[in-house]
Amino acid sequence: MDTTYNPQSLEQALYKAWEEKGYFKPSGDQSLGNYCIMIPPPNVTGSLHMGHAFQDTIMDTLTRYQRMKGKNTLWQVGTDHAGIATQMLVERKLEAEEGKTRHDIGRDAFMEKVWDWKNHSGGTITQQLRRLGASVDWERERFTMDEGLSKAVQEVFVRLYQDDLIYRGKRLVNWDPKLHTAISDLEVENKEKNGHMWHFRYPLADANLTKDGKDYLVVATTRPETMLGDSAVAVNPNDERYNDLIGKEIILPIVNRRIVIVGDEHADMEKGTGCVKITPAHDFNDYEVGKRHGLTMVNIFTPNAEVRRDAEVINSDGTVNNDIHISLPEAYVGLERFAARKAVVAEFEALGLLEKIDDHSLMVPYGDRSGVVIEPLLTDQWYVAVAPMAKTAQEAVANGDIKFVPQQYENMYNAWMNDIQDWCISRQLWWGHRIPAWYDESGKVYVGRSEQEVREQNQLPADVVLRQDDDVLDTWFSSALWTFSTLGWPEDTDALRTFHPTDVLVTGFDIIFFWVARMIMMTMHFCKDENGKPQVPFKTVYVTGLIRDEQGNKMSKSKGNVLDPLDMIDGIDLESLVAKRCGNMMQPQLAKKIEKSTRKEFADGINAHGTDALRFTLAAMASTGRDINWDMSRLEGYRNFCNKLWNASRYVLMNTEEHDCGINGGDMELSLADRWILGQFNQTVAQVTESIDNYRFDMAANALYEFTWNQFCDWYLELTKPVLANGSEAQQRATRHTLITVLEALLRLMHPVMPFITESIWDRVKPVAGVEGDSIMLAAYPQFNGEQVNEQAMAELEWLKQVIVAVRNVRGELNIAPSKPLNALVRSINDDERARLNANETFLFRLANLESISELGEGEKAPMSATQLVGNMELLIPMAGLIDVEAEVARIDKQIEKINQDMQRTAGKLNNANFVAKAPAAVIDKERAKLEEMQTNIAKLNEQKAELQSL
RNA sequence: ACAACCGUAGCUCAGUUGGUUAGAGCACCACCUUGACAUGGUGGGGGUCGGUGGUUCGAAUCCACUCGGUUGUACCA
Repeated sequence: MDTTYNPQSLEQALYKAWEEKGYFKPSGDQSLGNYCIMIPPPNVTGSLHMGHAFQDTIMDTLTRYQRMKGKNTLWQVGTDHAGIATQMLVERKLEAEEGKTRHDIGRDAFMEKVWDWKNHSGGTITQQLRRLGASVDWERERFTMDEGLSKAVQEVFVRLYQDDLIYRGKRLVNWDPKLHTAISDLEVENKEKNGHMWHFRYPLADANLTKDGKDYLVVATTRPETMLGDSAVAVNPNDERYNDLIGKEIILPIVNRRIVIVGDEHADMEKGTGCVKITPAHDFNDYEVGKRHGLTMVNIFTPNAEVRRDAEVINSDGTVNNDIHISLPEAYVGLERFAARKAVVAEFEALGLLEKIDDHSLMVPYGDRSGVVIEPLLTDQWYVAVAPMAKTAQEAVANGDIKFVPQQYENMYNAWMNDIQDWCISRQLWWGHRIPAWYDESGKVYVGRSEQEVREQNQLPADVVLRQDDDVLDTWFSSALWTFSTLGWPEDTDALRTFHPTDVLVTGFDIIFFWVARMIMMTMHFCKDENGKPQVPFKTVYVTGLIRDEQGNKMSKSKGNVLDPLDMIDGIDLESLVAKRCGNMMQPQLAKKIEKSTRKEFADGINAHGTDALRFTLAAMASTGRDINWDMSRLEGYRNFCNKLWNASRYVLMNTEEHDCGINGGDMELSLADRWILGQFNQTVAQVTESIDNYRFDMAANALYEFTWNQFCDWYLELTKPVLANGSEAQQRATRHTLITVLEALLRLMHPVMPFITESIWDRVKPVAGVEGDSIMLAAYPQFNGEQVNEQAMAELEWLKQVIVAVRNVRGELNIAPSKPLNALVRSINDDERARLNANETFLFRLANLESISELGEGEKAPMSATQLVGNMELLIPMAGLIDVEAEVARIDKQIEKINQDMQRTAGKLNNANFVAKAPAAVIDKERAKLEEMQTNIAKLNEQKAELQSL
């Protein structure tokens, strides 16, 4: 083995071998149960970011853990088609390379381009997943647009339509005027902007006056241009100022249309003038008001968000109204929103109807991909009526069939489910699942699995022309079917019966609504067990936090603070990192700043740390329910940890390979250290197992780290040295046996978190330990063995450690070279302690570098010494000739001071009558014993001080 | 505005049902190239647990209030 751990030289070859040998596939042995995790499908043409690395590490750890525990284990892999993101990217590429839009080349040619792109860059993220060590079953890899999943999508759509759970209608949606599609709330980013509040006078019709004698009402708006589409003005029915005007009319300026004054609670008497203009076609609140009052909706914008020539008039039930004709003033036709705004304000001013303009800060919705302001627009869309499905889905969480970890996310889930809105599933894109609906020439819609089926079921002769809906389905629609569609639904497959419901979903809280909740609803609607009970998609939802940068900022390309997990695995030099962060930016003007901060933060680039170190870091930081501020120094530390494990293994192998380790018998005499480390190891097994079972990967990682470094390496390996150097044959054999078997089991214990280094070392270790097996991946996970936990041995060795530390402490504080052997004296020692000292002299001599330990008789005067207490025992290091009396007195004073402080606290407790009366006896006894010990210790130290000063 | 979460060492974070002297990693100081490892070893310094009040014999832990941060939802005529 190399003297330093070099992850690059081993990881990729190991992964390749695992994959080739089919170790990631389910074993097929169901005797110990099945276990399945579905990967949240990443964008097929995307690349891996820290969030993926984090979640994938957790999923792989769980998968490897369960596989080693003997379950028939499947980690199902796949990707989604990321409709908008992918289509936009290909459109940009087309524009850059050929100067054409998708409309220039047409739907079929464009789709070909998208598939080309998918085939070209579709392998990136799956290759990156391999670099992380993900033990997914590649043979079952799925893609939301593959044949089977497309079939599932179509089947679900048709069945939901037949169940009256899908309908088509004209509704107000978040419209992206640049991308020309509806987008979900998730894709809308609300930003705080400084704007204005315009106050307009709306003249009352028919010579009506307000109570205070005005012939107009004043409405305020942040979007003046929408007044072209106003349908009403609302006042609160309880508002004495205006309620007599309810039912009266207003002459809408500029367009000179009569609109009605309605009474509605939406109008807040306290706010503004109390009068609100109502534009149901361009505002979500107004839309609701409009529905309540049966107002017509006046859509004034084209899909580009430019003013139409003729407004589209729609009844409050969503049907088109052909009776009313509203044309918009010529001057406004074709103006985009913000130009129209200026013009409207100018005209109000000219008309003398502009009351005032106030500065006003407001939240403005932006499309997160297009960057343009979202326009609420009335468009024909397909919807899923989710309410009936939501009930079942909520029950599943309420009755514990589905558990959230951490539990608090159940609140978030319930909050959303309680106020659930119908789901707009159509998108005006080309890349995605085309909606299986056809229209005849009259516009009548038919839904079916194919045009042929539609014709057959509706007895439509061949001469009836049918046209398929142009729109595609929201990507989340196919994602919602992920757990069962990937397993072969709608066929009744073995995979479905074996792995569904799946065990755990690992995902981020940000998509609980958009994905998790919808998955639960869809799955429970379509998947039932034998007795008809709806199946949940997964039993547990493990919700991860976000990975942020060191300052706690979200990682984003525009901030230039994105860390690529592969750069942390392989390392990257500064220039490449700068180029990567500043290249291909949406906002090139930010590049300078990003370059500067990158050069400052990563002056030497990023070192290579290897996959295992990255995974261990992610696991160690995965405490539940909170975001993670990424800490590069933690990564460094855990890379060092890998190196530590590597070198400890070298030591073990050096002392066991080619030696008799007692694997095939032979006398063995276990040392105290051997018995102690076996106990320590088993306690660690218990901790790690419990932690993983409770999704506390941070605690599991800590337990592994603590055991490996602070116990196994720092103490146990050192304690084996005197045995291996001077022990009897039986003692050496026992120690070698312990060394190799503990290391072997430790590797298995660590493997789910750090797959590569453990496999690599295990390969060398297993023959020495007499273990069979092709791969550590397939070896059994260690189990807690209580018989190996010897409490007495453990207590004795802990005491021994204290003695050793005491001597080292004297050396450190009195500046005595570690290389200088010392003689130790002890006194006030009991029989147990005496026996322990005698039995473990070799350990003490070696680890504390002592030449001798002798006992000072009762009343015997000690030579000039440094003193340290170990429990009741006084440890004296004679310092003739070397000692600096003053320094040693100061040391003793420091110890006395320390004890004194604690003693006062304890004495205070015991002097408190309430404490003595009410606290449990055990606690009181403990405090008493403590006080007593501290008192005698202080006495001893004082005595020693006096002795020292008298010499 | 409401809700959830968070506030513990210089930094990043543990601390499960209240009970010895509140822990880890990194950083820091001193010493040590000892034959597994300088990506190391040994020893050490460093926190009145955001604040106030309460419950309790006892509070980082439970309760109330309060300040600060993050996220979500709502509002924003």
